[in-house]
Amino acid sequence: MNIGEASERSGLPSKTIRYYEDIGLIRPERGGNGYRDYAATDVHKLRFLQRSRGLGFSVEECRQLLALYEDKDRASADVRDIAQTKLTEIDRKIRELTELRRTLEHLVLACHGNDRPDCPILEELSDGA
Amino acid sequence: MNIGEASERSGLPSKTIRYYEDIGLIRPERGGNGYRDYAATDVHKLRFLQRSRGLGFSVEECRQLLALYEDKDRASADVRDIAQTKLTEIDRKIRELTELRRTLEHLVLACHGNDRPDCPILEELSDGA
DNA sequence: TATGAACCTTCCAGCAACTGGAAGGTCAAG
DNA sequence: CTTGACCTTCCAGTTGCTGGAAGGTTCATA
Repeated sequence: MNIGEASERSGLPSKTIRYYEDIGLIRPERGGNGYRDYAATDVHKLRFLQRSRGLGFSVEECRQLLALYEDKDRASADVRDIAQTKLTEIDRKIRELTELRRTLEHLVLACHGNDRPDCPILEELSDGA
Repeated sequence: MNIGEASERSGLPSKTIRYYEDIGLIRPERGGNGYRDYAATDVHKLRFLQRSRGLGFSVEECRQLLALYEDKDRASADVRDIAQTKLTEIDRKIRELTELRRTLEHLVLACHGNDRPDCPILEELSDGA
C-alpha cells in the first residue's frame, strides 16, 4: 500500500513515516514508480511507534522495543533485560497516569464552581510514587 | 530554595527548569543575589510537569493543565471541557500502556528462548483500542 | 583573609523529533 | 489529455530541550 493508506491505518502523518524511514526504523519496499510500498507488518510497526511515542517513550527506546521483535536471538539476557526494564517503566507510567486521572477528576468534581483559591490539586499532583 | 534543590525535588534538570521559565510555565522569585528562589508551589508545578511530559503530554497541554489550577474562574465550561478531554486522553493512554505491558510480558514469557521467527508480537501491539 | 569547590547567572549553539513548503513526477477519472 | 489527488526529494523551520562557555556568588577550609 502507498504511504497515504499506511498513514491512515497507523495514525501517523506521512511526513513522520518518511522521517522514521530516514532514521532507519522501517524499510518499506519501493514500487517501479518509486512510491513506497508498505506491507501489513510495516503498518503494525508504525502503529506501534505511534502508540509508544505518544506514551512518552523516546525514538531510541522504540527502536529497542522493535528490535525485541526482530531479534532472532531472543534467548539473550540482554533482550530480556531490556524488556524487563521497559515493563517496570510501563508500570510506573500506568501508576502516574492513574494518579493524574484521579487528581483531574477531583478538580472537576470537587473544585468546580467554588471560589476557593486553595484547591490543593498541585499538592496531589506532586504526591505519591 | 535554589534551582539545584528544586531540580532534585522535581526530578527535572536545572536546564529544563530554566527553559520552563523562559516559556512562561513557572515564575520563581529572585533573591538579592539574582538567584532564582523556588517556593513549594513551584516545586509542585515542576514535579507535575516532569510527570505529565514523561507521559506524552505536550508542553502546551501541560500549560492548559496548569492553567486549570491557576484559573480562578473554575466554573467556566471551557475549563471543564479541557479537563474532560484530558480525562478521556488519560484513559486511552492507560489502556494503551496496559496493552503494551501485556504484549511485552508475553514476549518475555512466551517467545523467550525459542527460535520461532513468527512470534506475533507486532500483531498484538497494533491490535485493540 | 584568601582560595577553591560547588553553586548560581546569561547567552548561544546544537540535537531530537518532527513539520511545512517548494518543485516536480505519477496515476485514475472524466 | 488535462485536472486533481496522490507521490517523490530536499531544505528550512519549530519544539523541547541540552551542552558549553564565560563569569558572578557562597561557603568551607587553609
